[in-house]
Amino acid sequence: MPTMTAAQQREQAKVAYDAFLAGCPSRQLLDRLSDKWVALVLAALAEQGTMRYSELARRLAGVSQKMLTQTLRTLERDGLLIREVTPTVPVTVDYTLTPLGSSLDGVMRQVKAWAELHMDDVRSAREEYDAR
Amino acid sequence: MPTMTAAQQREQAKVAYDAFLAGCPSRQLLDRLSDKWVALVLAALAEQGTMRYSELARRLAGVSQKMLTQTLRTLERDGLLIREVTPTVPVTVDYTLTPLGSSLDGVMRQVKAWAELHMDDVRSAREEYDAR
DNA sequence: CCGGATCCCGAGGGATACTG
DNA sequence: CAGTATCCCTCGGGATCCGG
Repeated sequence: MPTMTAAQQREQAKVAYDAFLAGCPSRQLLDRLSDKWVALVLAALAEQGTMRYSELARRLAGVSQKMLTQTLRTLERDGLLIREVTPTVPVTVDYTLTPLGSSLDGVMRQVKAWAELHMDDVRSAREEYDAR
Repeated sequence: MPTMTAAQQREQAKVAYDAFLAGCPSRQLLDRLSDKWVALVLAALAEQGTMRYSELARRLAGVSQKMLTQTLRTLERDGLLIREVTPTVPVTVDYTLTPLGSSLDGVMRQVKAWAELHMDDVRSAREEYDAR
């Protein structure tokens, strides 16, 4: 005998992933998206369409090789971008967003835009707080 | 003699903050927003209106006291929430979003929602990647 | 008991050198 | 050019203790 009504089961399916729960995969995914470099990599690729490794390194001022490579690998694994190696000499590696990556960029770009837009508000809030 | 035309100066002012630049304050702000717990604190407070410290601790499964306190302090300093202490016994501490905090929640909530919505896509991308 | 400060270890991540 | 490998050290963050 079922312990849930059909309506309850539907509701259950709808909230199958809940980032508030520690064990939920979406919590881990949210953590990954909260990485320092993810928003910037996505924004850069969305801007340019396709970029080479060295172009990305130049655009993301201050990123280390290790972090850039690590971020790109993770994003590739998660299906957010495509990594394409062309065996020229020297070798060429191009990165391009997938549709899934573009959709994520749509939301991450807003976070980046928010930071740039409201920087002055935050700045004055800090001054007020520190002066207390 | 000026090194920029008036048009160039106007353009400069328009993009006063650019998160791609390492030294730019908005880069640091973006880094702060990319913190593990920020999105969840904002989402919880937006949901409930006002929450006590212990309520937040319960809602954000898995957060340590230290990280929760640290996150709340930073968000308060940045003008995103209000911390109100009521000298009952034992003491009560309430947290509420400011309008600025609510506006940030609007975008961060979408990131959280994206993670929950596309979890299955990411999951299957990972399986495919790992099988290669 | 609630909210927060302190201690301390291990992973995260930068700098450098090396390779296909 | 686009990485990998190594060293090394900071600091994120969990465990623990403290004030009221």
